[in-house]
Amino acid sequence: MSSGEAGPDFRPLYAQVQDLLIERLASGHWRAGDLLPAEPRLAEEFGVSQGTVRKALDRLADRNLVVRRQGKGTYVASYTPERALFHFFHLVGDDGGRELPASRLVSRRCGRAGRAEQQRLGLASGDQVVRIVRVRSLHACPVLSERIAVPRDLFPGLDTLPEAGLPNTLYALYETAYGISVMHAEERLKAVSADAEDAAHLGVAEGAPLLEVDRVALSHEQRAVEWRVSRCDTRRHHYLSLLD
Amino acid sequence: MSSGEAGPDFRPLYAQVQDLLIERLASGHWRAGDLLPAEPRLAEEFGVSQGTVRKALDRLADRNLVVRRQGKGTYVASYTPERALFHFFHLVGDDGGRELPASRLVSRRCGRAGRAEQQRLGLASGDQVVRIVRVRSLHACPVLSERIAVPRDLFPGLDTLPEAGLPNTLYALYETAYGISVMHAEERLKAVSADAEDAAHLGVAEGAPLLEVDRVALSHEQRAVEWRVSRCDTRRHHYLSLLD
DNA sequence: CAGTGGTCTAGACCACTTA
DNA sequence: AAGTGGTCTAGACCACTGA
Repeated sequence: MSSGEAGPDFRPLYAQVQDLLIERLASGHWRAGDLLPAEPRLAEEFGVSQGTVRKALDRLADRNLVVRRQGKGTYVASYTPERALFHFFHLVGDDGGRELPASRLVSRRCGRAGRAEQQRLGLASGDQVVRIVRVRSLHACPVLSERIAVPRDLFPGLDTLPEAGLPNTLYALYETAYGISVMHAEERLKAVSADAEDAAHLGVAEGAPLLEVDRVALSHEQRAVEWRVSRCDTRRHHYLSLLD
Repeated sequence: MSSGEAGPDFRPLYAQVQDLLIERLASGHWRAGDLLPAEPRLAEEFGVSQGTVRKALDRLADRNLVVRRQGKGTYVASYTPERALFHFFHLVGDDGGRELPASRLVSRRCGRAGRAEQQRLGLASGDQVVRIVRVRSLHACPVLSERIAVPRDLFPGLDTLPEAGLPNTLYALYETAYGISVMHAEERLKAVSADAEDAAHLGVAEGAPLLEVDRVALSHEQRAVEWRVSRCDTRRHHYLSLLD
């Protein structure tokens, strides 16, 4: 661990420690929910002071990669309903009510990735994907029509898993069954007209305006692990975006 | 400044310092762009160590309330085109191109706040608002139809300001002319059908799907200072939302 | 009780800016 | 050269947790 040089590629010690920790998180050396070594151990291992390790861990906590608990220790962040609801699900009732929607599976097949899937998921032509279509409801009212595509390589057996094994929050399954944690996502929103299938799924008229959310989910730092296009009936709900 | 008590309403010293600093920022004691006293001065004034002041300032910097410049000092954050573009303007070309749109003023009037305006801006019945309607273009193509309402009390003279004095980025005007800094915003997105006015402004068919962005802008911490509803043609653009 | 993270302090050295 | 924020260290004490 070096801190003295003033070269153009200088990184502070705490940033180097942070990088090493992220590497271990991404490589699966530690898995979701695991307890990390205590600060003094990490400090000793990396040959830096506890304060430097602390700063690195604090920054990881700010980015939701780890969770700190006083008196207990520092844990690898894991997928929680709370996080699902407030961080990854932005559709909110116009009355302000937040709720995770129930899911009904419509279809699940695998096939060769199309051009859009290759582009969004960073796949090569010929790579296989698993496609899932489902309809999600809030208060028993269908509001979301979702088309999901994931690389088959990353999720072996996902296409043959019994339907009962598909949870409402897929990201929890990705994490527990495949060790893949969704940490970030990029959403692109557009207004579109409902096609015949949307209309059937959501009980709206063909041509009705729908909010289309095109999301690419990313694992620790970069790898695209899921592409999801959701079409939302926003007559009684809205997408909430906070600019801080 | 007290740190010893372990009562239920205990706040760390750095948080108390942070609160005091925010108070001064919000009260106009320091204005946008001002240079804050150096860390040792603040430490002396508040009777805490420099490290504690540093932590408070670092957290304010994380929240974009101040800007730190090595060798120069700590400045009150001010509105910049960069911040406008990346923080407050989320409409992006489908090709990834980002650009601040040009504005064309359609109308500007003042009047008594309606129920929705009272609710969104926290006004009492009878309070006056200034209403602005404008159309905004990217690459000379109209894509945004905006209806803006602000409390007249907060912005005296805004309704009679010469039209040339209305800048493209209104928030810069709010800050420089009225000392009101927009720090946060809450946006609610829906898909709607273009009405006759939208169609005329944007050159789309009546009934075409538009993305409606309903934004309330907030000053230092809480006060609603502007309500803005934008209707966007998203055929060649999308609203970008990053979940980190 | 021992071990954990949370807070606060003090001091050293560095890099950057301005004069 | 002096002043600023940036980094790193060391040590003290606290609050919380679980055996």
